[in-house]
Amino acid sequence: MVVRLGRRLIAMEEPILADHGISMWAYVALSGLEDGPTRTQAALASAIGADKTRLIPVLDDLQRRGLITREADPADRRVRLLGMTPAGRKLHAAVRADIRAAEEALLASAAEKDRAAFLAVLEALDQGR
Amino acid sequence: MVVRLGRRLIAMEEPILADHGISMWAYVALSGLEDGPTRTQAALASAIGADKTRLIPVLDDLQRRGLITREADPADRRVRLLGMTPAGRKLHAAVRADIRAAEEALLASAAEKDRAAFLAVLEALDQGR
DNA sequence: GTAGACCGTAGGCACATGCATACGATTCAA
DNA sequence: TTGAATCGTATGCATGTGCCTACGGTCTAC
Repeated sequence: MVVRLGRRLIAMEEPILADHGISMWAYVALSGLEDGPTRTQAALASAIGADKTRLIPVLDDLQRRGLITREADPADRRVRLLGMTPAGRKLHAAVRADIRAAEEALLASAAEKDRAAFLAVLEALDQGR
Repeated sequence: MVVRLGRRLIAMEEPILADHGISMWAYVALSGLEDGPTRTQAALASAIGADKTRLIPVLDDLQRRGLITREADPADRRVRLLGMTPAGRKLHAAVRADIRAAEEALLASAAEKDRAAFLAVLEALDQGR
C-alpha cells in the first residue's frame, strides 16, 4: 500500500517539477540545503539519502544555473560548502507551493480532521530519521 | 519527505520478507490476489502496479512453491486465472502480521491518537486508487 | 471470413540506482 | 613523518524498472 502511495505521489510531482524545469533530485537537494546550514556535499548526500557520486551532476547543474553556491571551506581544503542563492530559494519555494497544493488536492478524499494528523505523523516519522 | 519515508518502510520490510523467503513483488502479488476474486494475470499486474512482463517469473516462482494456482479460464482460452492456495494464504498472513508489527513500532514515535488517523488517510488514498 | 485487439510469454533497450573502486588532494592521529 | 581516513570526482558493474517489440494462440466486431 505504501509503495503504491509513494508511486502516486511521485507521479504527481513529476509534471510539477518538469514545469519548473528541475529534476526530482535537484528539488530534494534544494530542500536539503534549505533545511539546514551551509553543508558539505557529503553531509547533504547523507541527509537526503542520495549517493554522493550521483549527486555530482545534480549539483553541477544547480550551480550552473545559479541556484546554489559551492565554495571551498577555508577550514578544510578538501571540502566544498554548499549554499542556496536567492534564485534557488525562490525556485524552491515556488515548486514546494505547487507540490503542497497538489498534495492538498490528493488528500481531499480524506476526512479533513485526519489530514493534520496525517501530516503530523509524517513529520514525526521524518524527525525520527 | 514521502520518498524518504517510503524508503524507510521498504528497508524495514526487506528483512521480514527475507525471513519468510519471498520477494517484495511476490508479497505484493499475494496481497493483490487476496484482495479480490480470482484474477487474470493482466488484471493483477494492473491492480498492483506491476509490469505484466516482469510479473511472469514472480508468478512462476509462486506457482512452483505451491502458493498460487494458475488455471486456464474455460470462458477465454487466452487467459490464466490466478488463485491463492491455503499455503499462500498462510504465508501471506504471517508476513503481513510481521510487517504490521514493525510498522507499529515505527509509528511508536507518533502520538497515539494520530496513528489511527494516519492509517485512515492511507486507506482513503489507497481506495481513491 | 477477416482484421484488429488481447492474453501470456520472452526478450531487448535505455535509464536509474546502490555499491564499489580509484584517484589526487587534504587532514588527522600516532 | 607516515599511514589511514576523508573529500569530491569519475567511472564501472550488477540489478531493477518502465516501456517496447514480437510471437502464437485466442477472441471480438464488422
